Amino acid sequence: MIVADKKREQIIEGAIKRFSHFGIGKTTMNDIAEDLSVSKPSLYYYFPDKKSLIVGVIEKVFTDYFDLLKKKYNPDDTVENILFQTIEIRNGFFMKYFMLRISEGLPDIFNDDAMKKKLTVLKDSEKAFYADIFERAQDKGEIKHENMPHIAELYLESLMGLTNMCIMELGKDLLPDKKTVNKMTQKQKDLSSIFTKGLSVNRH
Amino acid sequence: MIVADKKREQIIEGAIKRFSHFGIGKTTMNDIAEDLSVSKPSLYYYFPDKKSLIVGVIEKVFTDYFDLLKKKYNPDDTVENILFQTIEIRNGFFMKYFMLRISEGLPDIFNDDAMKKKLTVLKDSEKAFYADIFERAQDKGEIKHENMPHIAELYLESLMGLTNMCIMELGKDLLPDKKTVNKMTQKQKDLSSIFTKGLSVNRH
DNA sequence: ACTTTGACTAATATATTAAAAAAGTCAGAA
DNA sequence: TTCTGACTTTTTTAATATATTAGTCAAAGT
Repeated sequence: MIVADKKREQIIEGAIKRFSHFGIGKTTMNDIAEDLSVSKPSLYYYFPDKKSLIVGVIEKVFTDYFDLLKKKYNPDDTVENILFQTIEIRNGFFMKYFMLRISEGLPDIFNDDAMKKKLTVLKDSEKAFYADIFERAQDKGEIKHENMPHIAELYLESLMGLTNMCIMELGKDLLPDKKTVNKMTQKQKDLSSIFTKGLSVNRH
Repeated sequence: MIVADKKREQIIEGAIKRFSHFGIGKTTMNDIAEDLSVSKPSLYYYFPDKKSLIVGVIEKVFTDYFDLLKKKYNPDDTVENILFQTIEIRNGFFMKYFMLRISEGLPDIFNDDAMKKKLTVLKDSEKAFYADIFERAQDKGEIKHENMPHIAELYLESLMGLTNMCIMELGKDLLPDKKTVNKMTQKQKDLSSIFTKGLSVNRH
């Protein structure tokens, strides 16, 4: 069992390497098998189909992302600094795994039930993480709002919206360079500063 | 001269009707000519090519948009209310002319120089409008920031980002329904409230 | 001169099919 | 239980024919 899980992990890691370099669409199951020096049916022994492997990859990347978020998370810091830190990590993963964008992968991958379900779960996890940040800040008396989960969702969607704006400015199928991401990061930080101040408790 | 301009306007309005109902890609020059009961070469007498006509259409829609913005703009109102009003108008046009999305039109329309130039000009106009709102609010002492044009741009991009997020949730080639737009509008208003509060001058 | 048109050509998109590549399977070996 | 060579099925890609649409032009109407 534990050996089988290890092999599964190895396959996922091999797939991540290919996916994040060439994209999902340009990676075949044969490519992955050859990289790992195993046969294709071996892959299919661990994953019933390519979609399942993709789901596994997405899951793994998000897990790494959340792990790093939690590791770097210092509740004693100010909300603003926590958000800054979080943005840096988020955009780090954004750049590193940009090629993973599922929209560029298999055509109807969004219609896949397992994928939709997984993405919903992961998105909700991220929302929950942000809600937690905001709620702790409220407990500390830094900010105040009746509906923090709602506000966390709004904040996260605004961040993601800014990310999309930056991708769109980049012409199609062009990788985001460091300069573009830095500009984007700055915008997200600026928004975060205004956002936290907008929720802040005025002392008087 | 003035007659020729009138004809030009008629063609543009005819094109808008077709474009906003069927989309740019599904509308042929013949369709437009037939609607207006003129021949195709007549169209080409007023517009050198389809792209020019599209540019004319985009220009006209934006002009209408800006006219309405300015008409409804009441400088004596609070920033927050001005932004609310502006969001309503913006999203009204967004819905009405959703089919006009150029990304769904001719394939390489973004590579067209005249189009890029026109879009840049129009985007800058909108930015300037928002910058004006924020700067007047600063003059009135409602809000404060060293670089208002920068903040206006950030605000506008955040709004547009939220719009994109809502489009993306809608599956491809699906029109945004009233409910979806209302939800989006609410998010934009929520953000606007927090945003203005984040820029507000604390009295003490 | 300014505007319009029918009849045309050139470019582009769509539909069709054939070939290639990739996904996925299976009987059996390690 | 895990793995593989050889296989079938499905999906992409490439090539080509067909149909639509963009765009032109010489000539006619105003």
